[in-house]
Amino acid sequence: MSDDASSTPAPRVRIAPSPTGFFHVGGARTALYNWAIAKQQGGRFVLRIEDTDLERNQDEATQGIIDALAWLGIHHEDPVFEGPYFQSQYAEAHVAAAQRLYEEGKAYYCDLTGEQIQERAKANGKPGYDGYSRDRGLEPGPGRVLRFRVPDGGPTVVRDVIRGDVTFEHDAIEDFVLLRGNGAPMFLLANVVDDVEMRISHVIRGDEHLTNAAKQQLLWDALGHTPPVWAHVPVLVNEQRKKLSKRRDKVALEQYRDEGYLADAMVNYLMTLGWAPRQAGHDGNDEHATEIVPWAEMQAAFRLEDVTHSPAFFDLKKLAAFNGDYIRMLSVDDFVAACEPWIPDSFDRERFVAMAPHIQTRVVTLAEAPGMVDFLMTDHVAYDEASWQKAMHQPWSRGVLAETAAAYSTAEWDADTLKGALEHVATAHELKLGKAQAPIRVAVTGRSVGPPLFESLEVLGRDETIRRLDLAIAHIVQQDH
RNA sequence: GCCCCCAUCGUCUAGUGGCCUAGGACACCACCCUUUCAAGGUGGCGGCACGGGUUCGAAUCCCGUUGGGGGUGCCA
Repeated sequence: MSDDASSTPAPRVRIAPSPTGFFHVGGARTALYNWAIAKQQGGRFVLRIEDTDLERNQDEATQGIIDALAWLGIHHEDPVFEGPYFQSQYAEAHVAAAQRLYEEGKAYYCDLTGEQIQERAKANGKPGYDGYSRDRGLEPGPGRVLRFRVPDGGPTVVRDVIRGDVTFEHDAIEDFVLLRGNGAPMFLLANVVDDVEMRISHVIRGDEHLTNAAKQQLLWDALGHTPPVWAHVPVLVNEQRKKLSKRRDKVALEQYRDEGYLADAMVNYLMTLGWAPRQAGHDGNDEHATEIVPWAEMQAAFRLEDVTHSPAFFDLKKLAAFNGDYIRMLSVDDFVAACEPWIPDSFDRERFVAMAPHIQTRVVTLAEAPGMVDFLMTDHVAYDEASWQKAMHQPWSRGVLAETAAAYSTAEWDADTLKGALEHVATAHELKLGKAQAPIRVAVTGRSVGPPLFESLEVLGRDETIRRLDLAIAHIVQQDH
C-alpha cells in the first residue's frame, strides 16, 4: 500500500443516506458499487448519515442502515469502512463555509418570500429565482436566505465517469439557497462541505443527482477545492418506467430480507442491474458468466466505466430466479440454517431436516419453506377444496385409498417400498402412478401439490399416514350420503 | 415550459466499424425426465425506435426526429 507519486491515490467514496427508517434498494446498489470500488482499490468507504431533519428515532434508524449494509456484506468492522458520521454534527462547518462565501462576495442575502419569487417569475415569464437580490447588498437577518451567486456566463462541465462530459450553462442555473431563513444549511451546501471535509475523491450516486452535480461543482470551486470524480448511476425504475418510489413500489431492502431473499442473491442481482462483467470471449457461450457471479469476482471486475447509461427495471421475477439459484447452490445444512428464522417453534426439527433437500428445489424464498411441509407438523389436515374435489371424486378414489391403507399397514416403512406398494395398487386399477398418488397425497397433505409423496410418508410414519387415509375414506363415505 | 440524461429481444444485458446469420440470462411456449409440483435437460418465440449522413463496410461514429426518464424547493 505504498502511495508513491506514480500510483493514483486510494479512493475515498461515500454513501449519504438519510435516516428514513428503511434502506432503499437503489441505495443498496449504489452502496455496493461504492463498496466494490473502495475494496478493489484499497480505498475507504465512508458512511455519512444525512440527518439534517433531526428525526427522533435517529439511533434506531442509523442502526437499521448499518444492519442493512452488513446484510449486504458491507461490514462496519471492515477496515475499509469508515463512520458513521452524522451531518448534523457538522452544522457549524456548513455555516462557516457559507459565511466565507458571503464575505468573499460569492453569496448574497435575499429577503424575498416564496410567493414573491413566484410572482416575479410569472411576470418575467421565466420560472425560478431571477437573482433579484444579487446587488442589493442585503445584510444577514431573520428570514433572509443566503443564495449562491452563480458565476456569470460560461458553462460548468461535469466530468462524469459514466456519462462523459455533461455541460450546464450558468444561465440555466439559478442562484440556489445555501442557508435557510432560519440560518440552517441546505443539502447542497452541507453535502459539499462534508465531502470536502472528509476528502471524498469519488462521488458515486444516483442519476437524480446529476443536476445537483453542476451546482455542487460550482461550490467545490468556490470553496477552493478540486471537485471529486463524479459517477452518476442510472436510476432503478418500476414496470411503469418511473423511478422506484416508496409509495408505490417495494423498495425496502429489509422487506426482501424478511421475505427470505438471500443476501448473496440480492447483491448479485443488484450488482448486475446496470452493469455486467466485461465479456472475456466473443462467442458468448459462457453462460452465466455475466449473470450469476460470486461477489469476489464482481468486486474485482467492477468498473464504473462499464455501468450502463439507461434506467433499469427492478424485476422481481428475475430477482426471484436469482434467489432460487442461490438457494439451490446452498448445501443442505446451510439451507436449513438459512431457513431457521422462518421455522416455527412448533415444528419438529428432525422432520424439517429430513425434508429439506426436497424443499430446497421447490422454493423461491426462504419464507416459503415451512409452508411446504407444515402437514408433517400437525395432526390436523386442512383439505384444499379444489384438490379434494379433483382427487376424491374419481370412481377409483376410494378403492385406491383403502387398498393402499391395507398395504401400508404391513409394508416396510421406507419411501421405495411405499412407492412400490402404491404402484401395485395402481396397476390393479389400470392407473398410472401419477393418477393413483393424487388421492393419497390429498388425504395426507390436504393439497394436490407438494414435496415428493413417499418421502413425506416415510417421515410422517405409519400410524399417522394410515389414520389420515382412513379419515379420508370416512369423509368420502360421508359425502356419498 | 426550461435544463439534463437515455434508447439492442417483453425485461436485464453482451456488443466499442468488419468476428453479427446480433450472443446470454429472466419470463413465456414445447418436448424430455418424472410420484404431484419443482429442479434439471433440449429446443422454440422474440430485438439493434425512426430518418438522414460518414465509411469499401455500421447495433457500433455524426446530425435530426420520435419516444422514455431525471431535475427544475427556504427536501435530501
